Amino acid sequence: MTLEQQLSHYVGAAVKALYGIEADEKQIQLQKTRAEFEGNMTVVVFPFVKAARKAPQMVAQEIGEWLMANSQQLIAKYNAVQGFLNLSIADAWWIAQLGAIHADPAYGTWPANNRLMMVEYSSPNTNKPLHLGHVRNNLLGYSIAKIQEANGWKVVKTNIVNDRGIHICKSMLAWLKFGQGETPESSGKKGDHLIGDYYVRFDVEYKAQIKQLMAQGMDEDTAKREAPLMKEAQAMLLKWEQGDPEVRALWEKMNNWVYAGFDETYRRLGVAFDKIYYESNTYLEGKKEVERGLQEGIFYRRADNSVWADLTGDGLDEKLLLRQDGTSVYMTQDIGTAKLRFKDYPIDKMVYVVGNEQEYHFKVLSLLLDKLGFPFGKELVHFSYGMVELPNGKMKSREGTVVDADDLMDAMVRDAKEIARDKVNTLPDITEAEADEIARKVGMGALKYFILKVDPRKNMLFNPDESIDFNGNTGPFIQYTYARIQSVLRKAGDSVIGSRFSVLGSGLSVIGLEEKELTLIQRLTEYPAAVRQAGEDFSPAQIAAYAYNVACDFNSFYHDYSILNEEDPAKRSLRIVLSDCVARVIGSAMSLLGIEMPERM
RNA sequence: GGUUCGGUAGCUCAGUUGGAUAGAGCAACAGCCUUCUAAGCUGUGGGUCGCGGGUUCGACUCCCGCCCGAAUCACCA
Repeated sequence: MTLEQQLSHYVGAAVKALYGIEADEKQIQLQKTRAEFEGNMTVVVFPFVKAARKAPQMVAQEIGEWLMANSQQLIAKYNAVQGFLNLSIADAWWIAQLGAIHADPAYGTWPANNRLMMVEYSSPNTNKPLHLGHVRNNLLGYSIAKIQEANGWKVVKTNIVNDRGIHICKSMLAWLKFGQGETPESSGKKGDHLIGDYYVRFDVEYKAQIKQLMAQGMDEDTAKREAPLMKEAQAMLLKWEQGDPEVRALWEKMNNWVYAGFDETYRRLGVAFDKIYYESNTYLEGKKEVERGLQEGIFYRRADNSVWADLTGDGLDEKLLLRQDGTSVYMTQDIGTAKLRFKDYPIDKMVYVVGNEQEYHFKVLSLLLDKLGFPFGKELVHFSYGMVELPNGKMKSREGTVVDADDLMDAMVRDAKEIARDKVNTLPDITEAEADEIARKVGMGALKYFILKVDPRKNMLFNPDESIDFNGNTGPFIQYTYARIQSVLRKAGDSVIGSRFSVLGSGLSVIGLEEKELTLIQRLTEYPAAVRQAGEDFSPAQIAAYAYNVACDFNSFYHDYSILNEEDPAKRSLRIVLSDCVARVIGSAMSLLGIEMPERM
């Protein structure tokens, strides 16, 4: 039973005994005591003052007295300030909690709920490399998967690769025309960057053609349509759909270059997938579903042969599902992908990690799946996150105002190495390889924490001119706290094992806790609830905030008290155990964010 | 114009279902390493919580109106 549940029970009994109130859960308001007051937990007594017909201060006093007499020593002290009853929980209770935490190797994770959640994230186009926007998506998706696993879900991480369409043809065409057979090997470029360069090249050449046509007196819209490059790209797309062997072979070759590049970026980001879907495989399935819907009268065909869904009854518009020429659109593909997924897995909950610019799309998708008879349709979750903005606005691939994912990671690790130079070199027996590994973990930790600490729903700002911090509320600050603890534990050696029994097995009540020890233990007891709340809210930011608070509490404790040099062996042991638990909770929380911990730094 | 989401310190961000004097970090300034890692700790200054009403013991939080910003309302994805 949690502390809140126990206290809630006692407070309920108190107001019943004192005032004859049958208090429900809403009325019994418990909160953590604010730092400026003495105590650990606070009861807000305002809800009872009316029925008690006494001043808030008096009510708080009376409940406090009653709890002292009837709480089986759980509550050691109390003080009443206006309508707030501050309770001090007995040291023995906290020490018992610490013992339980220390004994639980899976502390903070919840038991399996035997339900399966599929989390889709990343979802790249294969015509350009990943940028900072994708980085936010990948980090959020991966972290959410980890958080839901910690909440007892079986999670399947999935990726839908948009590997077909006109945008891919543009890169292919530009490469054919201007590439002169360039390959990742011949140029030394990563495959995704190589393809991205040709996507940009297409746009440059295309714009030049438009300009030329307009100079000849053509209006802009016509020029855009009639430019030879665009016509060629469309012809190529048609050939692709018809299965033309040459186009298909080129397509496969170039996509494989991109995949090799993506794999490297994913590996460096530390994200992974259990199952990858490709739109080239799912769009036909989507067309089949639309045809079925058409036959069953769920959708309708217009005179021009295009197929539509009428969602006006649901407060939305009419939505195109198949073009006049029978080709599919984004929505069609998503229907097909959903169908295949539910064929492949017994999914209880489907989560799409996709930017908030697509909220309308997922509203529509949810309705369409529901109309097509998929039971999961109505309950799909669009985990909608905000954009990453630069000081001068949104990132735009074609305008070159993007922060490239690979470049950014390089810069972060380089900065970490630079900052650590004087520091890490002083570590005993440090090797160049270990120093590099520390720089990698710290640089990536700074980047990941920087992104994940922000509420996912909000747009966030990234200023390329200001390097991401390594001090303060950052990933490295938390990693540093962890590394410090590991250093202490290494020096403590085997005494950790022995001490566990000497402190926690006997004489629980003889040790009085110092204030900052208690604060830390209380913080640790909040971890499971933090994991649960973060799961319910789909919020890695809450985990980040929790980990930061633990680290702050520990650093303050570490500064004020000695651990290994403490003379009282019981206290020394308790502090070692406490430090060990802090490190484990920090490590666990940060792993939910996909952030690795260095053993030294 | 309709819908959705935002607006909190100079900057970047927190702020559980309404609770005590609204918090961190960065930046600025002032201290703390003969003691377990100073990527740390302590302190100072910095606020009309966009504006105006309302609900009540109590509002950054809930309701209404307005202002500002973003996204979206495609035979793009």
